[in-house]
Amino acid sequence: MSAAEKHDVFQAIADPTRRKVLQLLAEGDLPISEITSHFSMSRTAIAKHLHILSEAELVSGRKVGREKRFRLQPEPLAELKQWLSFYDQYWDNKLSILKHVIENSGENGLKVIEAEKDTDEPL
Amino acid sequence: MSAAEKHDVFQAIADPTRRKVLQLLAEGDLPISEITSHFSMSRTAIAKHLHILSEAELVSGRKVGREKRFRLQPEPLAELKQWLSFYDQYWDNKLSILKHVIENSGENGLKVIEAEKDTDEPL
DNA sequence: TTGACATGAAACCAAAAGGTTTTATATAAT
DNA sequence: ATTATATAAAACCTTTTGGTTTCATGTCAA
Repeated sequence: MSAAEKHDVFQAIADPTRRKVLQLLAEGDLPISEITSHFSMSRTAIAKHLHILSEAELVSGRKVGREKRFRLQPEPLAELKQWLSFYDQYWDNKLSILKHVIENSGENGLKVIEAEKDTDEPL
Repeated sequence: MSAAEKHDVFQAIADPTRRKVLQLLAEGDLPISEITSHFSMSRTAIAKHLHILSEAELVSGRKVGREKRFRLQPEPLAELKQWLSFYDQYWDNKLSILKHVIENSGENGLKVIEAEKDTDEPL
């Protein structure tokens, strides 16, 4: 019930481009060419990324007409979530977590935290 | 306050060996050679993995005597957790999550779930 | 001070990753 | 029927990864 699974979830999300693709698909199903339009690389490159995401079963593609529409399939992220949960017990307190999240405000959706910086809600 | 950070958390945990190293260090600080003894690869290889984990600030090493002891630093995992949380809204129900976790019972610590399969607690 | 131990660092290597360009094929629209 | 669109597939290229072996260095112990 699963393909060769050459790539797992951990590898799949390791690449920033693929994470951005996932984020895009979160807003709705999209065909390859439309996904490509959001990047500065060839359609072929994006197709390969989609293939890897597909192997990890994070996306699925079905051909409709002449285009292939891809859909987000977030279920495999559960494995990651579970893996992460193991390390919960090694955190002393929530402040150190929050500190790190704020400091590491990379490209990866800090919106939630940033939105809350104005409020006095200390989490 | 952070090094060159050539590798981020996502890349750091992409490799199964590095995940196993993290798991080992969760039980307590260890010097390189002792970590190496748990693997079938050279000490140099493990040292490189530790370096990558170090860049991601998932571990820290301090020299004590002639050995270098490494310690788990789970804080950067918060970034991952936050990234994950974005996709929570795309899950329909918890059953699909549980289903996937059980099916994908890889090497990555399924113990919790397996222990709960006997109970009638449906999560 | 002479070994043994623990690590560091460099050179090297094969395979995988992440791209590109080119060629082919199926579908839609005119 | 012809052309434009959307993708697929193959060949190729460069850089990174993940490993090795070799040699140098610092530290502990006898």
